[in-house]
Amino acid sequence: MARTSGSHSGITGPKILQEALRLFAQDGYAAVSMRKIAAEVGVQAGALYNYTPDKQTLLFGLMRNHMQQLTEAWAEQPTDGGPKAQLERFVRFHIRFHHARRDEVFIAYMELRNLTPENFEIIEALRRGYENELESILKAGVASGDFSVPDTKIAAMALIAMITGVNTWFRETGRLSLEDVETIYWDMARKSVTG
Amino acid sequence: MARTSGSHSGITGPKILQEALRLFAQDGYAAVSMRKIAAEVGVQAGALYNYTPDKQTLLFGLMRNHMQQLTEAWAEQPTDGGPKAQLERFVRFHIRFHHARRDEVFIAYMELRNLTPENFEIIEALRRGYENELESILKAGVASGDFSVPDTKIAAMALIAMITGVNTWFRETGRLSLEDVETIYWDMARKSVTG
DNA sequence: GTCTATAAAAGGATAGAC
DNA sequence: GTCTATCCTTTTATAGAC
Repeated sequence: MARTSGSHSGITGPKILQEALRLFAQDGYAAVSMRKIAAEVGVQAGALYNYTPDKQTLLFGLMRNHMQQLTEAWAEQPTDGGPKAQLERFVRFHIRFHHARRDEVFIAYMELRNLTPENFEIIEALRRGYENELESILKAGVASGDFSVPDTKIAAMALIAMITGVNTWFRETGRLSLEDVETIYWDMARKSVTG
Repeated sequence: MARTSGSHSGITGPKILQEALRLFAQDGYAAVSMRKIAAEVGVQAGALYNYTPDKQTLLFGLMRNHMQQLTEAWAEQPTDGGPKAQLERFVRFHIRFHHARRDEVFIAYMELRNLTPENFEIIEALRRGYENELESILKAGVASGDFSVPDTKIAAMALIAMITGVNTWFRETGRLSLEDVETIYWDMARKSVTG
């Protein structure tokens, strides 16, 4: 029988991150209490403070981890091929990665205003770094003549918004597979920056 | 000298809506207290309840007003021209209207989860109605041969996300005018659904 | 229509026992 | 590492005076 007090399962730390992530995504940072997180983890509220100095640090850690994993995962992608191949790779990578981390993506966008100014700057820098990866592809494509866009910065923002939007409507149970969706978005993205 | 108590300015109602809108957009619904709203309006918290039965109704009213004004403003736009002219009109209208109401747009997207289930359904129905307007244009364009898209529903979601994203980065003080931006987005949208 | 006062609940965070 | 107990603040909403 499970112990109901003084438990030392050794996985409380990860469980706190997991439940905080889920609850922040579901109800919003400001609407989630430390007591609620503790209840989902299966401990009392005071125990949370063995793992985080405060609620803000919990939020910031989740967002920083996500943005770092995003940029690292992209850095591990192949870099061969011309601008068109790279853009297709970016579109498919972005849609797959963001679909696999719906809660993290949601929080990283919705909870920016609940970060302290210092933490906000760190997250924003990571975000800009990722956006610059896409703009670099577009710039290379303009230079090579593969793409035709009047402003690579705006085109990058437009494409990022478009493909991130998949998360707002796509469901596994729908009539299309994620790969189908990737292909449709890649087709629209490609056409929007060519000819 | 202004009265500091028992004031009857006659504009408290509109001011409550105005300050609630601003604060909800700035800090988030859950993070804004009735006391804070009252302080910005210049009354005590209890006075707010002469104008709204509770905080939830205040949020819902702001979101419903926005969605209704959006759909009504689109309904007043001209309907002449072919699918391409209509799509250009939609893109430019959407960008202009959403830029003019940044706070309302932000709340209508960010605070959906803070609506009661009944209120959520009402707002979602209004949103779907607006999205269907765009999809109708795409369907007409496919039927006429002006557009080539494999799935009008997905194309509509992709285009809406793209053009709504303008609000996340555009600033009046930047190097481009809003009309410049409209033109760039219309160009990308047009190409993404043609040839 | 607004104020003051207050009820009743919930919040973040800490102290000390085990 | 976790619990219980608690401090102190803040919250939404209401009651009744003016």
